[in-house]
Amino acid sequence: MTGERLTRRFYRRDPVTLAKALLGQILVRRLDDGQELTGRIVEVEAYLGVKDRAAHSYGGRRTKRNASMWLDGGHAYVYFVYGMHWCFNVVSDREDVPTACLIRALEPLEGIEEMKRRRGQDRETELCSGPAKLAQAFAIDRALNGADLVSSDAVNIRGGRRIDASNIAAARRVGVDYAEGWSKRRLRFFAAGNRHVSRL
DNA sequence: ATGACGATTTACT
DNA sequence: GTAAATCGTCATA
Repeated sequence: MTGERLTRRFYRRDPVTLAKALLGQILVRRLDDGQELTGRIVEVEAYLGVKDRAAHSYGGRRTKRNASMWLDGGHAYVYFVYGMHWCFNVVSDREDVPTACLIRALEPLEGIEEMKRRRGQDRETELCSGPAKLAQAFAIDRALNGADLVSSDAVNIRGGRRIDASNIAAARRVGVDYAEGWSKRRLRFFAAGNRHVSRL
C-alpha cells in the first residue's frame, strides 16, 4: 500500500475511523506546471454529519456551498471561510452520507520552496500547521472542490507510514464553540509530539 | 436587497 | 490574552 494511491475502499468508512487512518498518509498536489507538492498528514478532525452540530451538514442542511459533502467517500470538500481562507476536507463514508475529515496540518515533504513562496513564510513549521495555511501552501481553492481523490491528478493521497494508535492523540475540535455539547467531543486527532500540528 | 456569520490567521496589548 | 481582517454564502424579507 505504501506509495500507492489510496482506493475508494479506504475512504468509505465512518469519519472517525477515516480520520485516524489518514494520519501518516501523503497528500499529493500536482500544480498546473507539473510540480508536485507533498506532505504527511499529521492532524485531522472528524465531522459526523447530520447529527453533528459542528458540521456544515448538521440537520441535513444542504446548500450549494456544502454540496460536496454528499459525494462518495474519497472526494474533496473545499470551502471558503472568514472572507479569506480555504479549507480542505476528505469526504468520508458513502454517497449521500454527508460526513468528512478536515485536514488540519501536514508535515511538508516535497516542494518546500514553493510552499514558502506561496505562504510568504520561511519557517517550515509555519507552512502547513493549520487548515488554511496548508490550503495556501498547496494552492488549494474552489477549483479542487468536488475533485475525486481516487482519479484526480491535481490532488490525491498516497499511502504513507500509518501512525500507530498509541501515537495518536485526541483533543477537542478547534473553532466550534458554538456547537454546544459537540464542541467538547474529542474528534480532533493528531500525531503526538509532531512539530507541525496546529496550535503548538 | 440586506444583514449576520463563520470548521482561521495574524498582529498586537 | 484580545481583536481585526475580509467577503462569499445563506436566511430573511
